[in-house]
Amino acid sequence: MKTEKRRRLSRAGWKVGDTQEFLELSDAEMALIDVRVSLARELRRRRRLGGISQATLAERVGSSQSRVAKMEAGDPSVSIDLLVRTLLSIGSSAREIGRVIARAGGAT
Amino acid sequence: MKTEKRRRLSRAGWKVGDTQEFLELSDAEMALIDVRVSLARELRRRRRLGGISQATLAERVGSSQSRVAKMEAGDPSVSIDLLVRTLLSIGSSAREIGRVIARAGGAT
DNA sequence: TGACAGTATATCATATTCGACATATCTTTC
DNA sequence: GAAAGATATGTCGAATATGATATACTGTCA
Repeated sequence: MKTEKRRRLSRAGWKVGDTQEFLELSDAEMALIDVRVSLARELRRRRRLGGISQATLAERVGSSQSRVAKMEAGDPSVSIDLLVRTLLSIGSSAREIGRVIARAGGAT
Repeated sequence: MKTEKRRRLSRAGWKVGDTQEFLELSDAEMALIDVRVSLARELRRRRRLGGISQATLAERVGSSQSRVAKMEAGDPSVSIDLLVRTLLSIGSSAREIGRVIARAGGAT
């Protein structure tokens, strides 16, 4: 349930033996991560569908390969803004993006 | 249609006699604004539903009255991130937020 | 009218995010 | 298993977003 998921999420990126038992994440913070991750997945899906590399996509949207990699990884340094902007600029519609977000945190 | 909407949008904030005829906005840029605006509207709607002031909301989510005002105004200095974060922290679900975004640019 | 609560706008120091670059780690394909 | 192409990770200066503060505007009520 909630707690279990929280644990899984926070474990990623934390070495055993750390001072904190696990990251304290509010429901809102978790939901935000879910949103970011679902957009990240959608971006990767879209890119692969087009059969292009991260570098090509980066060039196409005016960014760099490393940033695209981070976008698709749902890296914390990537804002939802950037994800949405990127998706829109490769042809996704607000409608599609909305649907993706609406499903965030849902089925794997 | 598209061009007309573009004209309306860009006119806001431009004085007559400017060098540019009108701001050049790509479809993606327009869609991004639509998303921002729809989230802004949703925030205001939610806040009013709760019958609280911008100041109270600000305090509740750890921000300032002025920033809340800008959020609700869809000010360019406000990121989609902040809007989503704020909505989530006042109890909106990803599902609801997704729906709002999916409808962006739709009916007035 | 004037006081008052709410909202808008401007500005600023700080914090976060960005593209870029370098470099490391996969993945194929031969 | 070397070479090549793709993807991941770390860092940095510049750009942008943020909360805070000050102040102006807008009702509304007495």
